[in-house]
Amino acid sequence: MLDIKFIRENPELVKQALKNRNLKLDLDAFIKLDSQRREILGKLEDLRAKRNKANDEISALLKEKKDAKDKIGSMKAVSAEINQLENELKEIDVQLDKIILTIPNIPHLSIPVGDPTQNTVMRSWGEKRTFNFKPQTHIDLAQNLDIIDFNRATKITGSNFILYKGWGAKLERALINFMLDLHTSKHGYTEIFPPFLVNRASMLGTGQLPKLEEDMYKLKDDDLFLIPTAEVPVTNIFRDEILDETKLPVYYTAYTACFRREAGTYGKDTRGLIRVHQFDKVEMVKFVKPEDSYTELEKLVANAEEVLQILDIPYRVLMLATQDLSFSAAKCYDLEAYASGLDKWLEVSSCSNFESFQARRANIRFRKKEDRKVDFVHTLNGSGIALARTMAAILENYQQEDGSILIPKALRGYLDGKDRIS
RNA sequence: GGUGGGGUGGCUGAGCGGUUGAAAGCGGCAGUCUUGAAAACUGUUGCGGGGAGUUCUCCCCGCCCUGGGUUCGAAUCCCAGCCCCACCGCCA
Repeated sequence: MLDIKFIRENPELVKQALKNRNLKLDLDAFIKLDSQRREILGKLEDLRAKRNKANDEISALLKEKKDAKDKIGSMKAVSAEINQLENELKEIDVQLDKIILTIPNIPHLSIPVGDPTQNTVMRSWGEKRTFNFKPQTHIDLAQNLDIIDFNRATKITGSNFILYKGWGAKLERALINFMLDLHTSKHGYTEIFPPFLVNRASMLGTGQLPKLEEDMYKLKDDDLFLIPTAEVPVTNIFRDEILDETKLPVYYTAYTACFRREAGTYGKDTRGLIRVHQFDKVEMVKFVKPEDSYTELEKLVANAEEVLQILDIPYRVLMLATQDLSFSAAKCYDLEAYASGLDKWLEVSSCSNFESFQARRANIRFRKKEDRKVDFVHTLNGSGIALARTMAAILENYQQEDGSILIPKALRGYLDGKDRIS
């Protein structure tokens, strides 16, 4: 969330940010409520100071065994008034909290303003492969090779779930291991294996709640949620903690399954691996000092790009425009892998800087070495990378005329040296 | 799931209705000593909000798991919830 003081002092800036995100929110009502709160709080604090002083006096009288009845009697009215003001304050606080949790982060000035058509291609890497036959989609390829069973996944669970089989399952596992190994051994990340279920506080901390509750799988009996991304459990590792500056930056990487209801997207990408309710992903999460977060973002994107480069999959990097930016992000790059069969760019990674937005919600701070003061860290995360769509890109880009799939060189070591699925 | 015990500052831990924001110890920071370090000694050391002032202090309010309640007054008493520990039961 944003700093309420910042909102108070820069209302026009916040309004402009909301407008750039194409969001309607009555900020003036919020600001008015906030000033009401401050007025009540002022009165309340004066009364409490009065009460505290009287308490000391009563205490002193009783100690000297003198009569304090009058004093005690006169404080009853003050206490009643305090009580009433406290109730008023509580009510306003509830309303303020409700609103501030729905105010998104302020987009960074460097990003384009507008709808997704304003997303900017920053760079492209690799050449689209040319075929002397008509390339198939990953759906046909996988079914013919019997490495993904879409129909039985639907039988077991429902539509848009995946059942990998045989070399399909092994290839998935190889990809996970390859990515984790790359990030831990070469990029300096520490591997984490977190819970796949998280509580409400964690979901609030990273900003999935309250806005996106309908997109989340939820366990009603326990008030737990299936994670939509490892970002949630991993960022919340340090919720309500104060880190030592010397420990920063912290780099974590984690494999998890990700669960998304994708409510309201029916009819879009309904076949294959493109939009599924459960997919695997290797995620990178960083906790950094505020002044470093934008250079850390560039490094994060580079780490994700390297996965695609080693797999030799053509991709492009997009800087998202204000209306395409997720709720908590200040700046975000998407990586899109090219899939030859579908002839489409597939989003396989999102790398974002949240600045202090998540840290403030999750109360993640650090103590500065110089003056021993505490401040919020900046958090970042990026997919490194998402598996299902990467699988689709591999199948489509590495397909051969006979329908077999060449295995990318970097993965062969994870697959008994096998070079082809046929 | 059952029974019992417990949640206090960075940590250990005392307090169990009235100068207690909280003893003591450890840790951290600064100083003395030392060529330097260690040891010893001395001092200092929570977070959030608001105000006066303006780079240095001062004042006020809140915070002893969370949320209610009792009371002139709650870390301390009562209720609910969450979490932790021990034992029993169940179990991959």
